[in-house]
Amino acid sequence: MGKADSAADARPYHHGDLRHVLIEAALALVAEEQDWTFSLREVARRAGVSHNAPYNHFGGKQDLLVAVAAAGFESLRDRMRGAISAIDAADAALRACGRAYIKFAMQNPALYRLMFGPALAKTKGGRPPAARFAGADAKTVLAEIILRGARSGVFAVSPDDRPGQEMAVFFSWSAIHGVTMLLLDDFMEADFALDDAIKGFERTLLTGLTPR
Amino acid sequence: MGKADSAADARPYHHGDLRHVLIEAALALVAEEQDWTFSLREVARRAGVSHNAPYNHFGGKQDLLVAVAAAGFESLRDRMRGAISAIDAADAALRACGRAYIKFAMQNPALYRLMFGPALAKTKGGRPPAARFAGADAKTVLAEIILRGARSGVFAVSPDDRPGQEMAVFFSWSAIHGVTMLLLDDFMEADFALDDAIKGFERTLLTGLTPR
DNA sequence: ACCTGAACACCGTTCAAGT
DNA sequence: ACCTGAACACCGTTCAAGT
Repeated sequence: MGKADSAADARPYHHGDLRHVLIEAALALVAEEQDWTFSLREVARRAGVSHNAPYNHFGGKQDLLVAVAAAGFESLRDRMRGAISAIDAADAALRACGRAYIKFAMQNPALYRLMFGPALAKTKGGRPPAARFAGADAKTVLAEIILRGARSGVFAVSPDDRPGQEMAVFFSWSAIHGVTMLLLDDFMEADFALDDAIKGFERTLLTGLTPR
Repeated sequence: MGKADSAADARPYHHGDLRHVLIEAALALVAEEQDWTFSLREVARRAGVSHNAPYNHFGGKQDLLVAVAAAGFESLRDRMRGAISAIDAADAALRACGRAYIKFAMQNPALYRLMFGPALAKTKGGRPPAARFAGADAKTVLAEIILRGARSGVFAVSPDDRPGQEMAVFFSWSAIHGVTMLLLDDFMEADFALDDAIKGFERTLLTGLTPR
């Protein structure tokens, strides 16, 4: 971290990693303005490059936003993983994971909206946008928890029942995403505390999974 | 429907109902282009007015999009109501309502994304956007079903337990919205049929509500 | 391979008029 | 009260150069 002018330090006029810098700048703008109506030129300005430089790394503004959403999903996935890393019991892990998920969304509302908004929509060309792959990656964390619960007998689904697990993953994510969205949008009475919501959600979430 | 030139037919040069026409034009554009990146000028063009006319009815493009989202919520509410109008049993009504909800979203994916996207975000000024009121209105349909089920003893919540009902409404909507979003975004295996998803969702949805 | 500057068509929004 | 046309600053994207 000194001021040694090693080979690695010398930025060769067009610095190595603009793509990454642009995504970071866009992430910051989403957080600051709480929407994604900023211009591509503004992103370039923040990154300290000409307004055409982004076109060397992205097809256009939409493409950059998809990359931002993908970065969001990766960050979300890391939070989920971090939340469960020290937890053994599958039901406790699912609860912790859900809590981390909701927390992430509440801390980055606009980013979360972008992630599930236009960034996931099918591209006109046909092939699915990158954000969807990153989203599927986040989904994998849930799948692992479900599988663990199936193996340990904590959840009412067999370790061999792949479709049943897929179902469980699907409905777990549905419940978490649904609660998150409604919390984000303030669609509840004022006396409806966040903590109650999470507790109730956990009950709903586990009801269909735990054996009676 | 004749060609009589009655007083009602004569459009007085600046026709009566531009606000409504603009919303319809924008709705059509959302459906056609499956996003809301079209320009406000394009909407005006479709409506056959100058590109400034919209400013007599909306604060700007964002404001128009909020009105479009509000119209979407009203339409959704009508579909939900239509689906349950001839059904007595509360659990059957909840199922039918959920099915109509999902169907609406699948038929208008971009509109649904817009409704839960930036249109609901808190306005910078502070007061909540119109779309949120329309959304709360749609929520009322669910509240009525829950109350009916509570009264008839079909759901495991007391007719006097207002917070409990609010909870039930919240989690019903969460489940429906979550499933809808993930279906919309193709976040499931290819062999995961829509019908199975709906059946499973109904089970999840009712599990927490029906007495054991 | 990556970046720049000039250029083009288009957009959101404002304002002074029109009816 | 509602609509129009001109005007302004700004944007997305393209293209011919630069290094």
